Amino acid sequence: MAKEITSRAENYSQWYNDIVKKAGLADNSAVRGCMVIKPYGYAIWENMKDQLDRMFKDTGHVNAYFPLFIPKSFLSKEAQHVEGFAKECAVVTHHRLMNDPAGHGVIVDPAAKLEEELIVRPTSETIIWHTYKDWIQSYRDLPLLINQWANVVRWEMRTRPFLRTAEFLWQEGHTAHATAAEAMAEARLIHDVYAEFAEQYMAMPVIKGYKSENERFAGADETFTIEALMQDGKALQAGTSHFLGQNFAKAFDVTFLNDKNESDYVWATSWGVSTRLVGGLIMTHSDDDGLVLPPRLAPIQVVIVPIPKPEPELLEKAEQIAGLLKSMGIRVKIDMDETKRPGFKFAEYEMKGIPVRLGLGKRDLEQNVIEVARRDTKEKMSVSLDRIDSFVQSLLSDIQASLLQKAKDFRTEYTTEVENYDQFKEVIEDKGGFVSCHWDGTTETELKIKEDTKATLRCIPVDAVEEQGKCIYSGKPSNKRVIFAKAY
RNA sequence: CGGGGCAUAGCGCAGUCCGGUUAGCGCACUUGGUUUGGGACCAAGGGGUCGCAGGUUCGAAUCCUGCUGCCCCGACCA
Repeated sequence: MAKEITSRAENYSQWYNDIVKKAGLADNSAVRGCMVIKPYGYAIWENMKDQLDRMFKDTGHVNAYFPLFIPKSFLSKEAQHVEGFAKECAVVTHHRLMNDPAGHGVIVDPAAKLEEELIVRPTSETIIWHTYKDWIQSYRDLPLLINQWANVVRWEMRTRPFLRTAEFLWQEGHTAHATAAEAMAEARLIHDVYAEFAEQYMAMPVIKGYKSENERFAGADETFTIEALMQDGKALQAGTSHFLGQNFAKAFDVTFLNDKNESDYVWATSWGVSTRLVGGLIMTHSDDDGLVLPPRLAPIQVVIVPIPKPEPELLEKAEQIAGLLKSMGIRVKIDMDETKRPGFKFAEYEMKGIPVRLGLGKRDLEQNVIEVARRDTKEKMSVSLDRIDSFVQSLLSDIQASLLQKAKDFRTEYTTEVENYDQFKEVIEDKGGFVSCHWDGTTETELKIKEDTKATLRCIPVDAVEEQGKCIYSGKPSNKRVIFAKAY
């Protein structure tokens, strides 16, 4: 089969594309900029989705579903918002096709033009706030804590599987609150949920921060972000949570009566993570042999390969081991395919990033042992069958922890504090990674740096320590460090 | 939207410069057999409007014109 993948050193983006394709995560589709998410890739997303959904519900949220289409007029009600998304919207103009009179298949029926064009949602704030107006009258209706799992479309010029596609899957939470403080607390709560998910489930360390005015979501007063660092030294915005103030409430006239019978506009948040997380997962852990998955999100955590081939005796043993592991909640697959040899299977499962492989060999079995191979380190161990269940269970949590630690170490190594602009440019250019430095707080400086170096202001860390310093660009005083990087 | 490349079997490619039998190779696929502790081997098969539309020619995958799609690199973005 010879499914070799390009090495990271040779061509990082080709390496990424090879993994997506050869691990069976996604295919290019017939539609430009859109991908087909294949079952294995979708299974990873489902695991992410299931966990996030639990976390949202544990924090009091419920799911609902709003329409794919948004009347064009809605989008223009919030000035910042429309400005942010106008350039990348798909628009529905007609509702019918007809046979081409010239005989070339079908054409759009010119008589079926819509009176008001519909926008395919790039995000749902507008349609949701239009709806919330009817749902909210009193402070007793608040808070409204709703999430939806949906697809959205942003007509991107350049796309990459999972990282940036024209259509993507995500969740978007939209909440309404009686006070600014409560809405802000909600935005921060979700920010915490995202960070916990990234670290504890994806084993992807993130910097929690807030965005500069320039990088803020279109229509938000504050945007919280989790920023991850990929192996090529580029930053990935992995999730955002926005405090929307009263902007959408004012745009859509959503008011409520408080307990003093006074009318006020509602305070809002919105927050989302998308299938982009799958891209982040790939680029955080994988190596030149293929995908590496953290056990908590791996669709298959353990694969059992009979050696040299499936035989009744081996299968019986495999079923027995699989039964033990499954009873502990471990996701196990037994590979009974007789047409492929063990070596082929080993390579294949390494490509697919399955955390633990059990090589159930005839000769090993005679000695009551089994070969255990871990994907992340490639280490192989011979383990007694008597304690295989507990061994595998603790190995899975070791792998999960080890992946996180390794990613943290990488981030530490590629986070550089700089004190002046020359150092800044040198690090951005040669080393990459996060650059921690002083900034004068102005959009002007931020844009100049971006223009000069292609590095963007990723975030102002929430836990930044107070420290007097000078802006690397303007020399003006600054009281905390911020994070710059080249980003996806 | 700029710059570069590519389009031939499911995938990867050769053939195109210099037109000429029946369009070929590797992988994959089907069947049979032999194998089997790190990507097995042998044999026999199936699979193609050579991206699309015109044109030149006795004859076009090959030459000419136009179109379309995709990939890579840049500017915009989760």
